[in-house]
Amino acid sequence: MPELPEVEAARVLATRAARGRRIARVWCADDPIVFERVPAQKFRRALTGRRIEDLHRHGKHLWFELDRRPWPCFHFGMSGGIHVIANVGAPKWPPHPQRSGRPGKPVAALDHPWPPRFTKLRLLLDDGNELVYADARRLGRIRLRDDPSSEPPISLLGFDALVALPSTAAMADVLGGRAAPIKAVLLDQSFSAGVGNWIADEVLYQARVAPNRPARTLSRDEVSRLRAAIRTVIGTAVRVGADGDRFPRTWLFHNRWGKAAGAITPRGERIRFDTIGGRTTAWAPSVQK
DNA sequence: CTCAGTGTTCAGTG
DNA sequence: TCACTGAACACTGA
Repeated sequence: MPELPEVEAARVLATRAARGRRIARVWCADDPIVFERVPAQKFRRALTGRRIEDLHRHGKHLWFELDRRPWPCFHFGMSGGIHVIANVGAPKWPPHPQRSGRPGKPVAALDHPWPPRFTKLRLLLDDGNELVYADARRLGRIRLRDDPSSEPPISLLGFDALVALPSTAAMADVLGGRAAPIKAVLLDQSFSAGVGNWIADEVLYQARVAPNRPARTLSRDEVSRLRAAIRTVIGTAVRVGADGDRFPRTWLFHNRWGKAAGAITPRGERIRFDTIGGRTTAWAPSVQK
């Protein structure tokens, strides 16, 4: 479930479980898509025996800082995620699959119940706990990088929407050069890293800006509202993920799914659904201009 | 059975 | 060259 808030939750979870621990053993699926044709053996060699010093995130990208390079970098795609499995004691791992089978075939016969399918990477830590990465749709990627933040794809990202919001002036400057709909620009990770489809809609709803407006037509005041809405929406969503808070009842969020004809916001505004920037976009024309 | 989906990349177009 | 659009990727669930 990966927009910035989910990736941040995964970072916190994995940090608690793994920081300072050593990787005792590594299991890799033989999946040339998720690993971008890098052989499983290379991943195993890079990670086995390493100490996990820290975990970092920029936008929707997450990576491990190890005591030796290269470091593993994760992007969750649409369906990827990291899970922590409590110590089950001397796990018997399945053999590494051979290239002959269908690469996307679910991994069977793991000796713990979750996640039983679509596991791509398992890291057994020196305390017996295990970190698991699984991804059903295989749109996620796991890469090795010597210096992740200075190499693509992470080096190509724009500001991190949680920790590095630019000033209104700087944001207005960039938006002034973009003819695309503001919704498409928000989804562009080289502009705002971490903003995904529902967050972009929520931001535009709260900023009262129509998603199809060419970015360069936004007034200074609208850019200012947009900036504030990014901070509010991302900040709140991260807290919801961390503390189990609820999303505010007034958010568009609650009614964007279901997509039934006649959908309305919690404030009673009619919701319209359009395709903008190639994605389904929910918005309320009566309040977004 | 069909289709949309919390994402990204790349080919094609203007 | 820049910028944008749409298809493709692979699977789940409504």
